[in-house]
Amino acid sequence: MEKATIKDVADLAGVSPSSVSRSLRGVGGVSAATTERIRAAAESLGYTVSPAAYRLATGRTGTVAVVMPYLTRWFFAELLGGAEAVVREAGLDLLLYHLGDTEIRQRYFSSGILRKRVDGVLLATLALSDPEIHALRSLDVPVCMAGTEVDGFSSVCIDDVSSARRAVQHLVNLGHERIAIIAGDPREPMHFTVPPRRRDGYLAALKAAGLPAGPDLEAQGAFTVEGGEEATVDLLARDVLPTAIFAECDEMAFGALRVLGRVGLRVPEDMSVVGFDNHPMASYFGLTTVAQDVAEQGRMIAWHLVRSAQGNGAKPVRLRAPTHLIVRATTGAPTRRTARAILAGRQPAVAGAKSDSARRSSRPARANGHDPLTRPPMARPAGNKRLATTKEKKG
Amino acid sequence: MEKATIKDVADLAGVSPSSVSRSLRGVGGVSAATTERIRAAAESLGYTVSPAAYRLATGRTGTVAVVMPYLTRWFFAELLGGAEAVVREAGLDLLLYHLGDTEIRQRYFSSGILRKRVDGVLLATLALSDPEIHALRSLDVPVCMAGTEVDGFSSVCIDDVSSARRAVQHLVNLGHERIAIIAGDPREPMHFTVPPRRRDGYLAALKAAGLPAGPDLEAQGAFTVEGGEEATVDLLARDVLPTAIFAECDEMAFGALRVLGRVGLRVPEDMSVVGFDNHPMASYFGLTTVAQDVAEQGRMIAWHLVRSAQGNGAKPVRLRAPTHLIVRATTGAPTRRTARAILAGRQPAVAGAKSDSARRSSRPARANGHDPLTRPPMARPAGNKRLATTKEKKG
DNA sequence: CTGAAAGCGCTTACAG
DNA sequence: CTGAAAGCGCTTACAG
Repeated sequence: MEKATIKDVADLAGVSPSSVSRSLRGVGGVSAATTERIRAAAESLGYTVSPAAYRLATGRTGTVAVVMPYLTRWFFAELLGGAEAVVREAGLDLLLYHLGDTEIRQRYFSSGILRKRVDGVLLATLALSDPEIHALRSLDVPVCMAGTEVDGFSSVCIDDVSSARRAVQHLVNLGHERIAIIAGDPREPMHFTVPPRRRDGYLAALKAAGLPAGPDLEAQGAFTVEGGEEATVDLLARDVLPTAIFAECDEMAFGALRVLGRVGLRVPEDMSVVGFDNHPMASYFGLTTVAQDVAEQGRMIAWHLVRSAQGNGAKPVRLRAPTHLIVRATTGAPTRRTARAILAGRQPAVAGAKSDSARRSSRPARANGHDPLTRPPMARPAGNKRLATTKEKKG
Repeated sequence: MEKATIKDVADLAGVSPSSVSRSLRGVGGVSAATTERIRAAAESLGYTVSPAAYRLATGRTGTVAVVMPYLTRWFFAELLGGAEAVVREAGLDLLLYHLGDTEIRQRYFSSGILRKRVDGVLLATLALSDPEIHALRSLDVPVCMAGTEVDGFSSVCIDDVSSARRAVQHLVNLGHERIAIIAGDPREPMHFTVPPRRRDGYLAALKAAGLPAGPDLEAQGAFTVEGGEEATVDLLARDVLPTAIFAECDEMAFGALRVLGRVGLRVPEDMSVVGFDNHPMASYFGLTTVAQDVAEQGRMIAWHLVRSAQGNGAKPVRLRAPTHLIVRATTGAPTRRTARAILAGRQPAVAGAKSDSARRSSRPARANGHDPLTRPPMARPAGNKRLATTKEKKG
C-alpha cells in the first residue's frame, strides 16, 4: 500500500481535506455523520498523518531530545528507560543523543539544530559550562535536567548531600571513628556534579560527630569497579587504616569488597563498607547502600518535560526524589582488632597487596562480605531472607 | 535570535532561495563567489535547514528508528551505544523505541507510523512473529536486525551455537563428564532467540564427546542473576550432581557463583562455571566466559543501516561478529571428590540450601571462585595479572 | 550559473 | 458544519 495522504481520505469520504484534518484532530466543528465517514475512510486507507507536513504546518515537532553522557552506565540506562516510557505514552518521539565530550556537546546545543528539531530537551547529569547553558537557553524550548540543578530549568534530583550524610551517620552510629571515603575523581572529564555533593554529605556527618576527616581518609575511585579497587588498595597502604569505607557509588563499593576479600579482611568484621545507589548487583553482594529509584526520576522529569513541551504550565520546577538507606550485610560495629593488626599478622605487608606476590600468598581469599553469618547486632540486613531471590522491596 | 529561513539567507546574500539550497547542499552548479557569499550569510544568520521542510520536500526523513526490547540490560545498552555513535556520525537522527510486549510492538510496526517517520529501522534481538515480519516488510524501508536473522533483512549475529559449543568443549577438555546447563526460560515473553541456540551448542559439544545430556542436567535461569541462583539451587538438589555448569549468560553465572559460595562449594575445585558474554563484571568474578563485542556489533549493523537508508547498495547482508573464549579462574579439572560427597560432608542436606537455615550454618561462605590461588594446570586465567585493574585485552 | 514556479502534505484562519 | 485558500520552509525539475 502506498502512503495515503489527507487528500486520499478526503476524496474517499467525499469531503474536503480541511474537514478530514479537523475531524481527525478532534478539534470539533464536524458533524457526527461526517466524522464517522472520515474515520472509516482513514482506517480503510491505513492513513497516518505525515509528521513532516504536520510539523511544517504547525511549527511543533512532537519530539523531545534526551541527551546523555553515557548510555551503558546503570544510572543513565535506568533514567532513559523511565523517560522513554513517559515520552512514548504521551505520543511524542524521542530523539536520543549521546553527547560525550564538552566540545561536541556545545556544538550541538549552539548549532540551533535542536531548536528546529525538538519541542523540549532532557539532559542527564552534566555539569554545564556557562556557554553551554547560554546555548541551551537560546534554544528557546523547555529544558529539563536530571541530577543537576540550573537556574531557569526544571530538574529532578535526589538530595545527595543528606543521603550521603545519612549513610555515613549509619557508620558513625555503629561506632566507627575512622571512616574513609572513596570519592569520584574531581577531574572527571564529564564534570559530574554528583561526587562533590556526596562528599559534602560525608564531611558533614564526620564533622557533626567530631570525627577526623582529611586527605588521609580519601581516595579517588572514578565511579567504576576498577577505580574502587585501586582506591581501596590505596587506602590500605595508608599509615593509619580506617575501620569503614563509604563509597560514593556502588560500583566502587564492589571494587572495595573485592580487594578486601583478596587481602583477607572480613566484611564487616574487619571493615565495613557502604555504597550508594542500590545498583542491581548491590543485593547480590549484601551491600549496605543508599537506594534511589532512577527510573522513577526519569518518569518524573519526562512527565514534566512533556507538559512543558506541549506548552502547559511551563514554570520551572525542582523535583526531589526520595532515597532510603538499605542496611544489608556489609556494615557492622568495628571490632577491637584493627585492620592494621589483622593485615600485619596475615600479610607480608599491606603494600604487598599491590604486587603479584600477594596473590600467591597461601591464604585463600575470603568471602566478599556478602552473607556473613556472624553479624553484629546493629546491622539489620533488609532483604536477603531467601537464598534463591534477593529482590528488595521498596520503601 | 529568531529562526532564520532560507529566504532570509537568500535576501542577505542577494540571491534566490534556489541558489542557497543548491550551494548549501553542495550539489554544484553554483559559482564559487556566490557560494561564499551564501555561506557567509548563512553563518551570520545562524541558519539551519528546517528538518520538517526538508523532509516534506524530499520525502526523506534523515532518521532511523532503533527498537529495543530492553534499555537497561547490558547487551542492549551496549548495542544502542554502538549504533548511536554511527548514526550520529552519519548525521542522521536516532528515534528510540522501547517496545516491550508483542502487542505494542505489532501495533507500532503495522500502524505505518514508522513508515512516514524513518528511513530505516534497527531491531534488537527479538524473535518476530509472522505478522510482525509482514508488517515490517510493508514498512517499505530497510530493516536491520541485531541478534536475529530473518530472510530479506540484514543482520549481525555472533555464532551462538559454535561459541557455546566451544565453551562447553573447554569443560570437556578439562575432563568434565557431567556438565549442566543453566538455560534461558523458553517461555520468555520476549521470545528471545538466543537461548535455544546456545543450548544447541551445549548439546552439540556433549554429543560429540559422547557425554550424557538431558533434563537432569538442565535448569531454567531467565537470563538474570536471580534466575541463575534459583537454577543453581535447583541443580544442587538433583540426584546426581554435575561437576561443571555452563550458564547461557554471565548474569546467570554470577548467580551460580553466589549459590556455590554459600553452600560451601569451591570454584573451580568442586565445581567449574562457564558464562557467556563477557559482561563487564565477568572479570571481577574471574569468570571464564565467551567474549563478544556488542558495541562493535551495534556499529557494524548501524553502519549498514545508514548505507541502506541512504539508498546505497541495499542488498541484505548477514554479518558475523567474532567471539572468543576467555579462560579465567572459574574453570578447572574436576577433582576426584564429587560435589555430592563434599556437600554431604559439610551441609545438613543440599535441599537445605533452599531454606533459611542454611544461612545460619556455622560455616562461613567461601570465596566466589575469583582469584583461586590454587589452580589446576589446565585453567589458564587470562588477565587478572594485577590486583588493581582487571581489564582484559582483546583477542 | 541562476531564478521562478510548482509541489511536498498538512493546518488554520477566513468565509460562507 | 463545511470548503477554498494561504502558508509552513524547503527542493527540484524547468527555463533561461
